[in-house]
Amino acid sequence: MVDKTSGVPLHRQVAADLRRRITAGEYAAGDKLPSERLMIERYGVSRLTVREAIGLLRTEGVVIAEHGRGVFVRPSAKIQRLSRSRLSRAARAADKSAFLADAATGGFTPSSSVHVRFEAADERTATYLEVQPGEEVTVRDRVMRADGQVVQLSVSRLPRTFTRGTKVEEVETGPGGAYARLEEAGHTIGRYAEHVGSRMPTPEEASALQLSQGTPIITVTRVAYREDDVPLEMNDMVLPADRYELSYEWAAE
Amino acid sequence: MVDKTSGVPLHRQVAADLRRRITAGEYAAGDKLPSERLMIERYGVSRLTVREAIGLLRTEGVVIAEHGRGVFVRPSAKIQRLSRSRLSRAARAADKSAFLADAATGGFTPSSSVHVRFEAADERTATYLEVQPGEEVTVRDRVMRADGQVVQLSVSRLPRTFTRGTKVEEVETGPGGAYARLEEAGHTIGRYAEHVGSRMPTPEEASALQLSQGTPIITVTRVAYREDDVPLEMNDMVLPADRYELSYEWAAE
DNA sequence: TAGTGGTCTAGACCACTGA
DNA sequence: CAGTGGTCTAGACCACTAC
Repeated sequence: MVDKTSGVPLHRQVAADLRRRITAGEYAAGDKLPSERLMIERYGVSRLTVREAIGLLRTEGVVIAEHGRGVFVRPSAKIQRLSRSRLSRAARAADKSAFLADAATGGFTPSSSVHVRFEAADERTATYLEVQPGEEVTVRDRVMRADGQVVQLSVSRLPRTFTRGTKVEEVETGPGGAYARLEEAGHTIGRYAEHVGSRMPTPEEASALQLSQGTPIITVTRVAYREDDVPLEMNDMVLPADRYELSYEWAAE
Repeated sequence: MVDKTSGVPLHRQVAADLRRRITAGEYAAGDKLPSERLMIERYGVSRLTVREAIGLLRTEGVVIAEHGRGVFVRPSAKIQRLSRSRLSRAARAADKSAFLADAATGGFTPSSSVHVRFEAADERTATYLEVQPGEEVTVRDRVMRADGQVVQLSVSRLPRTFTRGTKVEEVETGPGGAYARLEEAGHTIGRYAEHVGSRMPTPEEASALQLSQGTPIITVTRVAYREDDVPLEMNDMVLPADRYELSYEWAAE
C-alpha cells in the first residue's frame, strides 16, 4: 500500500491514497473514512503517520475529524452568493440593511447583535478614514447570524465628528440603518470601495465562526465615501470562506 | 511554563505562549524561534508536543519552518493591490493585457507562459458560458510570473464558436490580447462579472505557487459578457492570498 | 462497553543548512 | 561538523460517541 523505499514520506503517500479514493468517489461526501487503527494495519505504518496523513487532508479542508465518531469526507457547503454592487439608496429606503437584503435573497432567518464603543484611530483606521491617528472614532461591533449560526463578523468605524448626536452612536440606529442616519445628517454617500483578501483565522475567529480546520476566512474592508470623496465609514468584515462567494460586476467602459 | 493540570492540551498552551510572545514583539518578523530541542527543555514537554504547537502556528500562517535552519516569524508580505474595475478598452488599446497593466502599477517584471487546448464543456463551464455541456471550448492555460516567481494561475475558456479562425486559438494572440481579437471579430464586451472565493490550495497549486503552509488561495472567476449579455469568456484565476488584495469600486447609485 | 479520535512520552534515524 | 527541522516507531492514557 505504501512504498517505504521511494523516498516519499509515508504520511504523504497515505494522504495521497486517501485523497485519490475520495476524488474517485470511493468515499463520498459525508462518508466515514476507515478508523485510524484500521489504517495502521492497511498501510502498515504507525499511528502518528496515519494521523499526519489525516492532518494534511484536514488542513486542505478535504475531511473533518469528529471526536469519538470518526473522520468524514467534508461535504462541499452550499455557497451563499453575495452581490456587492447593490447597496442602493432604494434598498435602504425599503428598510433593509445590506445584511438583511442578503438574507432576503438567501432565504435564511437573520439576526444580529451590536455593540457600540469609541476608540482612538490606529494607523490603519486613520489611513482608510483619512483622519489623524488618535482621532476619536465610533466603533460598531456586529455579530451576524443566519438561522442562529454565526456567519459574519463586522466592525464598522466612523469618525466621531460625523456621528455625534445621531443614532449612529446607539445600538438601534432606526429604519434604514446607519447609512440612512448619515444621509439625514447631510452626508450623502457617493461611492463604495471594497478591498478583498483572505487568510487563516485567528483562534478567536475560528471559534466564533465555528470554522472547521482548514477553512480560511475572507476579509472585506468596505469604505463608504461621501459625494465629495471624504471617507465616512470603513467596515471590516470577516466571512467563512466555505460559505461565501462575493460577486462584483461592472460595465466594460 | 505550562500547566499540566489545567485540562488545556499542552501543545495549545505552548502555541498560545509563542503566539503571545510574537504579537508582543518579543519575536519580531523574520526572527528565529528557539529550536525544538530548546523548547522541549523550556516547556518541559516532549518533542511531538512542541512540533504540534509549531504546527498550529504554521497552519495559522504565523510562522514558517525551514529545514535545517529553524522556525521563523513570518514577515507580513507586502500586498499587491489589484484594482478590478480597470479593464478598459483604452488600456487594451495601449497593448496591455490585464496582467501587464497590473504589472505596470506594481513595478515588477512580468512574464507568462501560455498553453492552448480544446475540451468539452463540463457542467460548471456550461453554466457560466451558457452553452450545452459537451460543447467545444477553447482553453487558454496561463502561468504568470513576477520577477520570475509564479504569482498567478489563470485558465480561460471561450466557446469555440467565437474563437475559430482567430488568433485566440494561438499562443500569441497579438497586440491587445485575446479581448482585442474578439472585438475585431465583432464581439464587443459589454460588462464583466467576478466571483471571488477562497480555499486552501491543492498540493499541485501549493507547489506551483510555492505557497508556504497556512496560505490560502483566492479564487476569482471572471466572466466577460458581450453587449447583448452573451457570455464570451470565463477566466478562473488562482492567487496566493498572502500577496494579493483585490479592490472593487462602484457608485452609490 | 467498545470503538473512535485527542494527547503525550521517549527514543531513533534522516535530510538539510551553515560555519 | 554541529545544529536544525522532518519522519517514524511503539506504546500509553484520556475524552467523546453510540449502542
